[in-house]
Amino acid sequence: MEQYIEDYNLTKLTTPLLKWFHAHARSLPWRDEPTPYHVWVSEIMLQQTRVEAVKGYYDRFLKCLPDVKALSECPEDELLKLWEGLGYYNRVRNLQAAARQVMEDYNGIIPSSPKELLQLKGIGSYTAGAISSIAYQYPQPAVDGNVFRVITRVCADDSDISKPAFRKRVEKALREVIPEDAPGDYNQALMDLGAMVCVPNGRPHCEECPWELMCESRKAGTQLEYPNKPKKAKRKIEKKTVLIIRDGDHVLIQKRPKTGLLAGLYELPAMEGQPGRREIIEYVERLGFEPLHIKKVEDAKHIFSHIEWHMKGYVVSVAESTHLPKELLMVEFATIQREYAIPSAFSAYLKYIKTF
DNA sequence: AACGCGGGGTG
DNA sequence: CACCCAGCGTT
Repeated sequence: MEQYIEDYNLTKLTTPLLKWFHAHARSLPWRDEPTPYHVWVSEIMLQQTRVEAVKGYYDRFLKCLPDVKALSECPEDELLKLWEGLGYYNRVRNLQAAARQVMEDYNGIIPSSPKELLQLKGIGSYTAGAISSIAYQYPQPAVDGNVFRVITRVCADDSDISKPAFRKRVEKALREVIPEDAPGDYNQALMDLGAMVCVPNGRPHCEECPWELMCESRKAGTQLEYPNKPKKAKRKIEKKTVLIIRDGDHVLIQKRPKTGLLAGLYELPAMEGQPGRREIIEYVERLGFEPLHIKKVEDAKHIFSHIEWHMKGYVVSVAESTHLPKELLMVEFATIQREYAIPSAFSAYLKYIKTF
């Protein structure tokens, strides 16, 4: 049995893979017209994000920001609104920072070599490989989670895929066999095979796989043991109390800090822990409001990858205030919906803005 | 090398 | 519930 990628002859995989790809390639919006800008935007959206989730954002983003110049000039709040709900919001700030870099250093033309692409914010080894190979036919591997899964299974390589050294070994092995005349197809074929046949979550569909008879883990019946990835730490639980502070049809929102979780998005104000009504009222008064009425609403939970928010919720009706602190905004629901990016974590409570 | 960073689909 | 997803930047 093969054990390491270096012991496996990857050359024999290429022809069956490309033949399979030409018959079964997914039809995806960003494959219609794979310009460097289109590939770039799609690859950033696809980082740690499912294809199905990206489909709802890609066309709208390009329609609003059709080229590098438009992206480089877009106000941050509009940028975040276009990304609202997609997660990992630093991706879109880095994308814009990189667009400005491209305008300044490359006269608006996205560079083609992995080395230059790697200098741009938000572009790491995977994305550099994807852009250079798919948009520019540069013979560079693009190793993502799909490729790790497909390759470790076919070779029965039980190396820890979370180690950067293993990524480098996979890239080196693939660089030696990637077809010069179809590097983009080769990389996309590996990803499609991982997405459609050699799937995560559950058993792979080996009977449909072009590599069925060459796959070491298939021969051993050990497909589910790959890829070898250490388990993640348990999530931390944070208790908080979310306040829907409303006056008529306006509600209080505030901008989150520039760094950290959900940086730069807007949120409903919240208190640490689970204060009683007395403390909540005092808190609202300290914000500069006159509370008229307080009503408890349902609990909510939101799960991030590393944190869980366990939330209590209160609707606090307040008197119309003439002046409020600078960092606080009293906004109509329709305006929030149109202009302010609010993370999904608050979705359980946003409905009280509209219907109450 | 370890950790922070979203949100949702799936078994 | 746990796991994972077209990863990257920071420390």
